[in-house]
Amino acid sequence: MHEHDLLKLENQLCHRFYSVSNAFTRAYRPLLKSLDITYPQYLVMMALWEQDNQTITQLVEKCRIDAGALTLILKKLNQKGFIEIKSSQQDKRVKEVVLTKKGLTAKSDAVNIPKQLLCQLQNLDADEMGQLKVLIDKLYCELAMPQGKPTANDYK
Amino acid sequence: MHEHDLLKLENQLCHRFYSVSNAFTRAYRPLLKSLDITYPQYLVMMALWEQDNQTITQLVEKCRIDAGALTLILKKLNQKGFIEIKSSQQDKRVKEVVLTKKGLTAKSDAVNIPKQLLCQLQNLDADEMGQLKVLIDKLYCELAMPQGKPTANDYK
DNA sequence: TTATTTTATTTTGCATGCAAAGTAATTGTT
DNA sequence: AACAATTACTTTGCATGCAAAATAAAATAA
Repeated sequence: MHEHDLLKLENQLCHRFYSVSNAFTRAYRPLLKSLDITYPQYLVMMALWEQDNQTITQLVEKCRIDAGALTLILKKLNQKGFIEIKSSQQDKRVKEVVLTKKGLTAKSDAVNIPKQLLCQLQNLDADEMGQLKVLIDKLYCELAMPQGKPTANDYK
Repeated sequence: MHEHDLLKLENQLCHRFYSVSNAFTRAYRPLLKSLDITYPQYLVMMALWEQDNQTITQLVEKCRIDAGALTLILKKLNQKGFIEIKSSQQDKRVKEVVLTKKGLTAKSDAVNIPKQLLCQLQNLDADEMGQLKVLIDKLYCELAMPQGKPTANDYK
């Protein structure tokens, strides 16, 4: 690849991720409307449905959401009645995030969301989807952790 | 895949894109520091280096940046002296974005940026990089355009 | 134990991303 | 020509994303 081409927009892997990531957020919006949550809020809910009662640090690692942003997101989810946030007794610095009954119930509505989105993606078969995941995970590893030391929370 | 697994975070393609896209933005920040621009601003500069004198509509399509956001981004790039924004004579609604001398000169500094980032990505070989691009473009097509009608500006 | 360092979370300031409303200019229609 | 519909941008209000500073509490060191 010529030096000149290195700066072309269509050769940038980063721009592809930028485009698709934003497109995903837009695509999810109508699907999340009935639950009245945003996409990042949905990420947190998924993390909690998978494992209830997590600390903020755990959610930061799992959701890969900035800690500062997460504070606000959790405040919103709390206001909407999906979660409770209580301070740990053992360690007063730590806060534990727990699903409310409403938050737990919402899961049964949410199971349809991934299905609906998959319907929009007939273009890629399961095999290609799998390849994509593997390649992206490889990419993330190096991009997010220059030392290459994976965390317990990284996808296997 | 069981219904229960559909909601697991590690099975979400969207979350991978979310993670990597944000990781890219963070990875670019130090590389863009000397130019004193942000990642979205860098996207606009790349579009202009590739083809100078574009309208805002053209930049929206090429950069895939929201028009509202782009207004602000262009204002910043203008303040920093990289671009000029002038109204078209033929059509007074249209604005033309043009590189200044400083903006044009910046390109020669910028050519090192993609190289530096690629150095961080030794994990993926050129072949895998290529596969990734193809798969992501396929994905974007369906995600952003449900009707599947590609625009002139979509990557071939 | 007191001082130092580390950890968990929040706050702050700035820069988008996005939908929707608002403007102004142009085109299409009758 | 006069009105309606479209187009190109900007503005607005809300929700992050991010780095860096600030807080508070726990773990360590001296």
